[in-house]
Amino acid sequence: MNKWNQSYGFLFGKVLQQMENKFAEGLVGFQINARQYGVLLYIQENPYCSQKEISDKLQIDRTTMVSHIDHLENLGYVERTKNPNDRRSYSLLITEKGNEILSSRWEYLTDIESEVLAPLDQQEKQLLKNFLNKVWKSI
Amino acid sequence: MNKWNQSYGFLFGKVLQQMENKFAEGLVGFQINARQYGVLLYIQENPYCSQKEISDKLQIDRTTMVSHIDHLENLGYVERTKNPNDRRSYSLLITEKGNEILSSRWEYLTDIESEVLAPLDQQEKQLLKNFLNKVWKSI
DNA sequence: GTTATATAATCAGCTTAACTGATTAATTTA
DNA sequence: TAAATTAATCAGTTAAGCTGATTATATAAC
Repeated sequence: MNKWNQSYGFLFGKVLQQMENKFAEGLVGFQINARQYGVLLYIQENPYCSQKEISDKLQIDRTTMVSHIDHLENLGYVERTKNPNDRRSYSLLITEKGNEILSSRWEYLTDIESEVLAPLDQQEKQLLKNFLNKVWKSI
Repeated sequence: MNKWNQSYGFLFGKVLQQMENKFAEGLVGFQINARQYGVLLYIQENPYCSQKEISDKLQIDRTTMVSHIDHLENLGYVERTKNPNDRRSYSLLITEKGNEILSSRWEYLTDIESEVLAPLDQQEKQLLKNFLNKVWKSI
């Protein structure tokens, strides 16, 4: 047992890298990357949100968010309309096309996650998810 | 419970982001980043390794590795000598100065990891580490 | 109610890391 | 020995994060 295997950070990093690489393969053809999938998912679950809100919640830089939304809008996955209550911000909505992409790739995502986590049994996976959610809620 | 909290990938990503950001603060003044700390740790634990070996094991691009090692060498944390058995490759060794950085920052690293994982009790943290190691070994 | 401050989105410019493809030197295979 | 492979390197491209500035709008202070 060396220090590498003793650091949560390095272990998290390597497991995540596996998942991201595999997920990226499944997104080829949809012209978006894993981060943009995450943004799209956020918009689906939080309709009428602003770019600022996504930046804060997902901790993605505000200026990077501009290009993500530009890209998703150009592909027809997201609609920008001015928020009538605060015309500084946009009201973002997912389109029907965006919804289709999301559900089509959701199953793929859960498949590759199971693949990477294959060494864990069902109970261990459930525990892991609980742990991660506990930590995430505290952030 | 929404989809965000159902994806291991997104949860891993957010927890890792917290750890990396906090760890980065502690590395200011040592002129290296978290990845380079990882590389240095690998060299300490695998003396006489080559750049190729680190690239493969840590899954860091070979061309990026050149600049990481350049940087670590310039700072005097690592020594490059030609491997006498295969003069195409280098034999990398950590210096005394490199060893000092590693131990000085190791305690800091484990502290911030505990901070981020504070919502978990001791037993849960141990389980989490076991799970991660099981998965990492299978990669 | 006007002035000052704060905020959302955007743009330009910089930095870092990943990646591709090519080159050089050394090693291994045919 | 000739051909193929490999480790390290370099040049150039792409993507994401960051800083700082600008514009339009909203809120707070006086």
